[in-house]
Amino acid sequence: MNLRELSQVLGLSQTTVSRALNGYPEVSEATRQKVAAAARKHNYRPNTRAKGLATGRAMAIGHVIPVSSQHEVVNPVFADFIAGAGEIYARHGYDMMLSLTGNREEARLYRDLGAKRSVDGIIVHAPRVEDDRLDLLQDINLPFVVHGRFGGPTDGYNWLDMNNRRAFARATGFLAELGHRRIALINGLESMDFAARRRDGYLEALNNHALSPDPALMVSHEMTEFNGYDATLALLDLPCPPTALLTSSMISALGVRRACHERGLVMGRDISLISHDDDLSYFRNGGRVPDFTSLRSPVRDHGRRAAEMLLRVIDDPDSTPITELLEAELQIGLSTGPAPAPLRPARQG
Amino acid sequence: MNLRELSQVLGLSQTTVSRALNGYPEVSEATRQKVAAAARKHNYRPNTRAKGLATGRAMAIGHVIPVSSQHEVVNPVFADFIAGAGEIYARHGYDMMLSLTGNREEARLYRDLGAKRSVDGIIVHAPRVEDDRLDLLQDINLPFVVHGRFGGPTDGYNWLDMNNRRAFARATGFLAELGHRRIALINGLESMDFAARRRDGYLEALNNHALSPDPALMVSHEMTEFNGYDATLALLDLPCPPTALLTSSMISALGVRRACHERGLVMGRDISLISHDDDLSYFRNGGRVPDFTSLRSPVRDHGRRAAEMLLRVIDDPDSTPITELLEAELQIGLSTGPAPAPLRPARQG
DNA sequence: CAGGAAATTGAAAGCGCTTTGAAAATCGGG
DNA sequence: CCCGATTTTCAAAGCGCTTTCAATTTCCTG
Repeated sequence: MNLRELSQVLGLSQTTVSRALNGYPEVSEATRQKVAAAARKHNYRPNTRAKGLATGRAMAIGHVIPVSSQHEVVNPVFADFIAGAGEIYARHGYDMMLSLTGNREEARLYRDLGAKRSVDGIIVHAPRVEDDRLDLLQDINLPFVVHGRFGGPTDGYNWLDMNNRRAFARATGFLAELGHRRIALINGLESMDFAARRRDGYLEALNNHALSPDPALMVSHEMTEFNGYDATLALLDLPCPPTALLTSSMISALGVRRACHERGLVMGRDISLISHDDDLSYFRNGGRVPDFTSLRSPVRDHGRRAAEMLLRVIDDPDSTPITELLEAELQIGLSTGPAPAPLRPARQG
Repeated sequence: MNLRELSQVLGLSQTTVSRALNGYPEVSEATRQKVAAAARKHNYRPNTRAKGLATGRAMAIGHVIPVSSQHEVVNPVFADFIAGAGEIYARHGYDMMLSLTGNREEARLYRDLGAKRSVDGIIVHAPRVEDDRLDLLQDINLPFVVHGRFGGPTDGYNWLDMNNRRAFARATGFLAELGHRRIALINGLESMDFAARRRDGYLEALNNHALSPDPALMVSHEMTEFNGYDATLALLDLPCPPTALLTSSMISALGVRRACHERGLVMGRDISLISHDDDLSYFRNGGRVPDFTSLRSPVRDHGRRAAEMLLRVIDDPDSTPITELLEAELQIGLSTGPAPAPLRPARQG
């Protein structure tokens, strides 16, 4: 059933039917009712493509998800981010289009999106420290919002990010104040911007507490359970092992915990751990009292906010760039405690 | 740059340019070259909506992902499934459209997809035992492929599933043959078809080994690490605890392992575990020798196959239903061993 | 070199919708 | 009851592409 057929059924012109359905004021209430009833009865929905062609709007948002070519890995945070964004799109009648791409064809994909006009805007995921996408994006003529930030200047485009630097400085400082002097960082891939900022925050806090960074305590990997486990074992095998760990994801934190248990260490007593926590639906952090002390920053909420931001930008393309910096919440759980005795934290100061 | 402009630049008709770009034979090689060069130079891509309107094809596939309204949970297997499907779509020039929906608006969403014609076919996720979607899907006129099967008759529609029943029968049998008599099942939500079939396979194998099922050993939950942990602790607290466990997901298996460690049980010696393993990129099962004995069935591969199947159906809509039943591979790892002595397995038979 | 066949190009209609500009119907006031 | 103002409706153009059918050009053969 298309518009022509529907209007024939009603004995009205396409114009009137279209207007009635789209809420234009110049159609009488009586006919509007009739039209609405007929549309419902015949299960009429305007053809997306035709509508898009006529209005110049696709009513769709593109998400470009880089698939790390190294390990062909799909980050589970996308699932939650997209769930959040999807809520907003649904509410505003937008569809969500997903493109997965390796680094190779990335440029072509963005140009395609720009030229094919199948979406009204895009959300850019997983910005890297060195990333040539910014120029590209500014070149193709499509509104976009970045989840995170690119390395380099952070103005001139729309982004939504959490304050990775401050969060990790905060957590590191918290551990230092508990008397820990050897604090390890189990980070994500530091070619990713978020991981680089976390490292910077970590280093900044070490510096503020007069602790000198030790490269042996800083590792950077894809954030899997397995990597968290491996990294922790290696760290514990060090001649002078850390007494506290900082990890970039709940998933690696699971591996950290496993390694610690395996070595007979009790978390919060023998060793302390703070994890970043994206609040993924499949990895809730304990119940009332969280298992892990964590930096909480629900990625699903990021999805919602980024989507709202993009829709705003689409409605007003010439607005000055919007940015939103979210603070993570330091949530004290069971996995942190004062540095164990051998370090004699009481002696200091 | 659109087709009209491009053809004006070239001094050719739109017809010829369109034909040249789409590889029709009735255009001379010379002009084809010229057209291709100009298109490249001006970065021309046909407008998706216009092309779709003219051809009647959206060149897009819809994925409808139910969001479990109970806990607002997005299953991480979707990420990998979609990565697999996305590969195939990209290769064939299709886009991927995602819709997330709670059970409430499900029916309306499918009807929308059918009527709006914004996709050429859909992949249906997470079929339930009781599921009214089959009628709905047959009603709206769109090709579809189900990942999994609905409860009830399994013919008359296209699906791709793993042999859940046989896999779990196999694993249960394997444990029974190791002498285990108290085998617990930590299943996913048994309102889901896959989980119901797994339970059936488990029961079938128990029966074949003359073991009577014990409701206290069968639990059914959302498959999170936390639930796996909780369930295992509860099972171990039973007056007569299980000596072997079967779990429906690597993620819950992580929780199972944690609970076991916490109770000082060594996996493969004091207690055995077989996990289903979707081979998710963030939860690889150990290295050369897998940590867990597991039923391996890579969901990313399912995604690829389901996508290929759907494209085939779209090309030939009147074909008889295609179905594909994949067998999981039982992969022996370190988490299984003979039942511990107290049960005296040697006595039997 | 004529003439028909084959190869190549083009004009125009159509896909299903929105929207402009014009026409028809209705209304209110003298 | 008539006329201008206001509502309400409609015909037709246009969005950017494909495709049918017709026109033109090129080629080959006798």
